[in-house]
Amino acid sequence: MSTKPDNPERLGGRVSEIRVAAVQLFYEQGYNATSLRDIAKVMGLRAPSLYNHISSKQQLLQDIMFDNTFSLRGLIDAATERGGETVVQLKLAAESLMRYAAQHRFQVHVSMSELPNVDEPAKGQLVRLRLENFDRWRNLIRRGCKEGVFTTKHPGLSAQAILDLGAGVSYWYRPGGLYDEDKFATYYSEIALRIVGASIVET
Amino acid sequence: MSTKPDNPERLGGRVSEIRVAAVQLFYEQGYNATSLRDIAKVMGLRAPSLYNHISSKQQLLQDIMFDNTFSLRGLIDAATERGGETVVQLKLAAESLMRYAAQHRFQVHVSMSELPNVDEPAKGQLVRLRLENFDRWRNLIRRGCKEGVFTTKHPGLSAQAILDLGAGVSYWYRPGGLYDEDKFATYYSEIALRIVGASIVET
DNA sequence: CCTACCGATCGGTAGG
DNA sequence: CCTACCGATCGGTAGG
Repeated sequence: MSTKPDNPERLGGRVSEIRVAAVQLFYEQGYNATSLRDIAKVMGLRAPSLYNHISSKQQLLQDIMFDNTFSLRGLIDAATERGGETVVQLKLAAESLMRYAAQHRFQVHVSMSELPNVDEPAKGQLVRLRLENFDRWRNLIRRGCKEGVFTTKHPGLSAQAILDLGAGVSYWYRPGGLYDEDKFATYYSEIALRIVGASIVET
Repeated sequence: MSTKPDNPERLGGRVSEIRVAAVQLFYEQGYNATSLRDIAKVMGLRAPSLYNHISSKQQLLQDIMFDNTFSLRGLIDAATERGGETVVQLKLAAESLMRYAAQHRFQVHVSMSELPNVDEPAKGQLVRLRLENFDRWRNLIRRGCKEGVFTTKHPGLSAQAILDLGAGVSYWYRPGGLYDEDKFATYYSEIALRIVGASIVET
């Protein structure tokens, strides 16, 4: 078969639908306040029917969080692997982070706020993966500092600040709201460059 | 009597103890995942005994969130009411925000993440109060732009970014962690000045 | 401050 | 995919 249930890389249609419904409800109500009956109702089903597609509510949450964490890793990796000027790499990484946070705000928000509800050992793994992502951002900024194109004295705090902005976007962004995606993504990535003490570049 | 139960302005000792226990558990486990039995256990009591001091679990959450929202208002008001240069006002406001977010990270984090679990009409009131706080930050930045000391083209997005940083602090800060409070509060408030396009000042 | 208890709701299973 | 159901846990109350 070309698709495997519960495989994040290639989701069956039904599993994907459940995740879309779940992540929105988790975003709006929180994981614990969302019952499987709620999720089923959105899909026009009864709660027990969900178990034909998922193994548990907890696994559903974990799949969402791992997916999101690996996607965030992909963003920073994609921006650094293509080479070019370090300042351009950071600008592209920051802009793609902000756009991702806006487009996938449900997942990003849930990944931030529901970590306490993830069972071990998955919680520990997620914390480790998140730290690895943080390290990638910090290493990019450190590299710019060595090259003399960034002037910040605290690469770690700068990386943290940029990631804080991305998390913030997932909280307040609404499609059709006051700021459209192009506007704030451009401006927030400019802010990222200011944070590391780079001059603003045209890409 | 000089104290009234459930009055945020002057808490009885027992009520205060319950809130301290509750806010830490809400931070660690989430509101819905924290039972009144959990809170009571921390205090060496049984769950029904809590009702001698609080009216409901929901009211306990609302009290925590209103307290926090009014405290945040006090920070921005205190920084702007003392007058002086606008850039200094913003620096003081930002630094006090970052210190507050660190020192009261449980409350700040809970206030951000548990809003979906607040019943109406309190939820709507909190959203409105939060918007009013945001306006105070934006107005301060707009004033700096008019005076020509800030160069940002988007005062609203700049205000949002600074508040995002404060929220971020409440997520990752740990006492005794990699960055001590003086270090990151100083650096994060420098970042706030960079965000609005001000030069860094000595205070 | 306690014990005893209640109605509601939950995640999940049985069986088809 | 469904109905029927179960054990566990919850917030909160009664009564003292």
